[in-house]
Parts: sequence; C-alpha cells; structure tokens
Amino acid sequence: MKGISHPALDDISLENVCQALTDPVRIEIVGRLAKMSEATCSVLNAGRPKSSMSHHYRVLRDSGLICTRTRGTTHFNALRRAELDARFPGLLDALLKAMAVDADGEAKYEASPRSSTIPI
Amino acid sequence: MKGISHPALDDISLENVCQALTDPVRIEIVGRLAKMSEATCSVLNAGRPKSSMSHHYRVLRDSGLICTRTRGTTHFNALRRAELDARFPGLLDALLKAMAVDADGEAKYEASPRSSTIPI
DNA sequence: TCTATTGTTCGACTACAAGCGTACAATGGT
DNA sequence: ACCATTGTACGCTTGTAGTCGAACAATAGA
Repeated sequence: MKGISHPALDDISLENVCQALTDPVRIEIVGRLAKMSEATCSVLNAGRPKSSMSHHYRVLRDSGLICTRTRGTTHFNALRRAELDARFPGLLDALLKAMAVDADGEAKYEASPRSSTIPI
Repeated sequence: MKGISHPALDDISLENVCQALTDPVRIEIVGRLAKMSEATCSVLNAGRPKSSMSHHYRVLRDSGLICTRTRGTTHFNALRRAELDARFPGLLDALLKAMAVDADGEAKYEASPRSSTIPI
C-alpha cells in the first residue's frame, strides 16, 4: 500500500463529487459510511473483487468524499463530513437524504413480497 | 423536433442527477438557469456546436434537472425546482450553492486582476 | 409555398471509466 | 525469517459518454 493521499479542501470540486456518486456501488459505500462513521474496506467489499473495490475507494478519496486512515494493513474509511460541509455547506446532508429517498423507491420493486404472499 | 419527454418524479434518481452534473458544460447551464428561470437553447449555447449542446440538454432533461417548453421552433428550458425539491428536499439548493462556491474558487485563478493591479 | 430559423437525430471517432485477474507491497503473528 | 492477511498497482478488455459535421424536422413569416 503506497501513497494514500487526500485532496485539500479547496481542491474538492462539485464536478468530482458528482462524478464519484455516479456509480451505484460508490453510492452504497457512502450510504453505509454515513451510518457507521468508519469501516474497513473488507467490511464494505461485500464479496466483490478487491481490485474493483480498491478502484472505487480511490475515486471516492480523490473526489474528497472519504478519507482513509491506515492502521497496520487494514484501511479505515470515513466520510469527510465536517470538511465537506465547510466546503459545500449542506451538500453532503442533502445527498445522504437523497440516497435514503432513492433507496426507498427501489426497495418497492426488489423487496416487499406482499403482492406474492397475499394471493387471495 | 420530435418527442421531448420528461421523467416522472419517482423516476428521478440521485445517480442520474449526479451523472448529469458530471460535465462542466452542464453545470454551467444549470448555474445560469438558476438565475434566469427560463432560457432558450441558443442563449445558453454560447457559440458551441448545436449538436453537442443538444446532447447536453437531453442529458439534463433525462436526469430530471430541467424541463423544456416548446414554443414555435424555440425551446425554453427551466430548472424543475419545485419538483426536484419534492423528490430530494434541499438537494438542488445545496447543489446550486456548491456551484457558486466552486465557481468562486476557479475565478481566483482566471479573473481577479487585483494581484497584478496593485503592485506595491 | 418557399425560405430562414431553431433544435434534434444520426453516424463516426475519440477518450475515459468500470470490471477483474494477477502481481506486488506492507504489516502482524508465530 | 516465514507466512497469512489486507489492500494497492498494473494491464487488459469492454462499455459508455463527449464532440461535432451533416442531414432532417418543425414552425414562423414573407
């Protein structure tokens, strides 16, 4: 594990933040981090290939959305809440709320076995 | 000019909204619409090729960020403020504020002749 | 109806991003 | 020192997005 670098506050751009949230996998990571405050990569990987996930962490780091603390060989990821809020006030909160809304909408189609469990 | 369709509220996804704001040209369009409430394509084109811009309007429309009213052969574009706020409360405002912040940051390097006009 | 204007659609090219296997690096434990 | 674990870096393939010229569609006006 070589250089894990994070952009400075002023180098965080809206364009990059949006770019980072373009992918459902990364949206999921951010959404989960919002509830866990800190999590290792392996916890978030959910069985997906390491190299793919490592790519997503990098995109999220480069965008300024998350920071990674290294402890031994394991990496702890967390949202850069306070910093992001300093740079773009209110944005992260609005994004997190939007993620919750969006997840609700999709849940209607995936879960909710009601229609099949109540035949007559 | 054929079918100009807009997604329903529930079909607007955070992923698509972010995707739409991935491009600086589209960020600029949204930022300008925030101040103008309505504008024709030709006004926003700023001399760029029509076909390229038409593509950007389509992405913005499909994402749910803007709607297009057709009047004769000219198209009037506007932000879907109220609807977006109903779907993702606070998100659009936060995004618009973020655009302003981001634009400021870049302006420091492009405009602002102060450092060169106040030598001593 | 003929023409100018306003945008969209199509097609081709280019650039970038995702996915993933493999190799590598860094650390902890024995 | 050796090995297992954790994650990154590299290289490749594939898919998708941006760019733009050229052709087309729709409308207003003469």
